[in-house]
Amino acid sequence: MSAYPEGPVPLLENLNPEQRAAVTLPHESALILAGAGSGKTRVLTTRIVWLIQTGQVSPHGILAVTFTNKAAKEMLTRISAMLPINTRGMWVGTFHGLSNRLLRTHWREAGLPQSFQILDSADQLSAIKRLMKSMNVDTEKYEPKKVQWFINGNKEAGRRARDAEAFDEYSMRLAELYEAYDAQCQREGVADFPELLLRSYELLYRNEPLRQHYRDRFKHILIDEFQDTNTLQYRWLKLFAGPHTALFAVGDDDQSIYAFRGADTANMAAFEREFAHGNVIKLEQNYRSHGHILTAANTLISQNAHRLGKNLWTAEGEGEPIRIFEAYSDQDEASFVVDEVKTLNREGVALSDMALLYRSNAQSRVLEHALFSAHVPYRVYGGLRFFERQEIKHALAYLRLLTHPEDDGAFLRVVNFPARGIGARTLEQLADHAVRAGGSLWQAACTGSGKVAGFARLVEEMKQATADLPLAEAIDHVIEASGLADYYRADKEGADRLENLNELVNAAALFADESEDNTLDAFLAHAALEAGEHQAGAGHDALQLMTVHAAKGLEFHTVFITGLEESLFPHEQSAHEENGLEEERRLMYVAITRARRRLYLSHAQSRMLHGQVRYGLPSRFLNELPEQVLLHLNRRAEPAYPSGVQQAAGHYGVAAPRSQGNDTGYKVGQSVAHAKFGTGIIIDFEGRGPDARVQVKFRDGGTKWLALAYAKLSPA
DNA sequence: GCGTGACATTTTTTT
DNA sequence: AATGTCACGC
Repeated sequence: MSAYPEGPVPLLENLNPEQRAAVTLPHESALILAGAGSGKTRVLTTRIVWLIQTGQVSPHGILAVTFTNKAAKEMLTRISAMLPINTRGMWVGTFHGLSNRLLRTHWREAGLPQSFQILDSADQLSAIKRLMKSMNVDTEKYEPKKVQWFINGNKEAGRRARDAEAFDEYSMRLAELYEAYDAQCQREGVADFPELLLRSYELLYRNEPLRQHYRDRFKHILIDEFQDTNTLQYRWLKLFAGPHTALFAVGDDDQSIYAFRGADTANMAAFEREFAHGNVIKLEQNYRSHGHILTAANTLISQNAHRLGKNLWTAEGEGEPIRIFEAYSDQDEASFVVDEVKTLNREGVALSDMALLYRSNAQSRVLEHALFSAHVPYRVYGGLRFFERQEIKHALAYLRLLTHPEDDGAFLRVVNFPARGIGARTLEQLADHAVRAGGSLWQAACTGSGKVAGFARLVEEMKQATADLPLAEAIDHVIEASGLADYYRADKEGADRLENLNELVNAAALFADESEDNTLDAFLAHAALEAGEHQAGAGHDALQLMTVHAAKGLEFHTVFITGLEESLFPHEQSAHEENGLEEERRLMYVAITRARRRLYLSHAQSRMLHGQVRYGLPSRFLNELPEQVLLHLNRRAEPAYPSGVQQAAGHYGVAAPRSQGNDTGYKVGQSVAHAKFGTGIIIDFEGRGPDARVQVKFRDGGTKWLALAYAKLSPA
């Protein structure tokens, strides 16, 4: 490493004291509690650059871990912008990407075939279904999804089948399935996502020389979004960390929103205890949002009991108040958003600098419809990713067969697609043959005759024909020769799919160009690990639509958080989960802190959900915000129904039309207050005159029938 | 073997 | 409302 400048390094000039302290920490482990908008990524990348620039470590000695490919890419881009040297020796990537890298290098020691394939979640689920079928397991009693959940949950906790907690008949059966599933994967030479981590963990755990090698190599390990680590990931990190490794963990416990898939904030406390030893730096200055927005976020999150504690502040002014809008219905809410977006856009806020957030994907439909009719360009994030599309998966399955014909999953996916007259019956027989011969379906097909053998010949031919072709051309050939292209050409709705297949060829060309390893295997791993940015739309100025989860890490001038109703946000499911409500509150915190300048919170009195009208109370989170930073855009007195039509509701507020009217002055959907039970919403009505009773769903969750003649209700 | 219609199901998501 | 899964009949 060349000489480095003495004295003040320009690199550090624009950092605040805490950021600078974090960046220039000596060679020891530390925990950085970085609040939303406090410059977390900047600190992380600047530290890497600083370490290298000051000659403390070579790129070779750095391991930086993120959760998403996007974050990894961003980090690399920023580093190379600051540092004119090549970053090749550095290990920067996702947990899964790095595990994959390790396993590809040491496949033999890890007990994997050199060309092992990666199963994504959907592949994994179908592998489980296939296994359960072959074992004659009742899928009513053991839902494949649950089995998958059990397997992954255990893997993510670092437990193999024999270590899985099994105490009753049911869980013991699950553990058996887990064991059989792992055996099947091993037989077929495939690894699911958690397997990548567990396998590389076990590899280093058992292989002392290898462990020593990596421990000596990595002087600095830096981890982004540490609050999202699960048990296995934390253990994985510990294995890489030798006595001379400094761990630099950056995270925000208040933004932990992935507990539902195993993330454990307890890792932060454990890390502080085991590594940081009190070496904790809090980044609390927020550079993103104006004061009122931060006040709202702080007040909200302070109502969580389980926190490490942190309070964001800003040097900016208070800014605008937070706008609250109560809509009659989801459609009303949507048209409100459309109007505001249009106005703001006219005033100069770029559409792409505005985000429309919701708790669950199903909510986007109404919003999209309204935006579409109003000709407001928008872009929806999430949904199906490129490499998850069926045509792409089909093409990839053919490609897998070329390098790894033992992959029964790939075989089954395309053996009869496009249709070749190979049905369930034939395949059952083939599976029988395979089991008896102790081989794969492919082997059985090769020794067989008829249509199945024809398929085997087809694959063989493709293999021959593509052997000497560059990656992209090989893929192009397979798409044609397999009959996929013809199939979609014949399908009148296949145009998009054809285009995607074309895109796949382009992606392969790009991959071959950029990557050092341009083999088909490498490309397949890439496809599984990086599901790919949902296509295009970039460059166009469009309103951003996404779930709150998807918004994490992003920021916008204006943010709309919609559907703030009880049971939607917080989601009703969260009530059944331990600490579920706190996670929902963190989710709300994340949503609020996305906004730089302007924040809208809206809720609707009625909403179409699962094809039925539901009535919801305003979210409790709205009540948890300090009134002085709020601006109520409206307080509507009359709820929205077609007049004269009564709506009855079930347990939760599902409406069914009823013909009778009433003369009491109360209506279904109306908010009312009760002296003892508090406020609630009328969800059903029966009887007339002195017998009239209403069913009220109260804020605390209870539902009661009340006789209007006795109960002292008042409109609220 | 394949296409059709009845039926259930419905959070959040990355890898 | 919309989507996927499954059983049934041709």
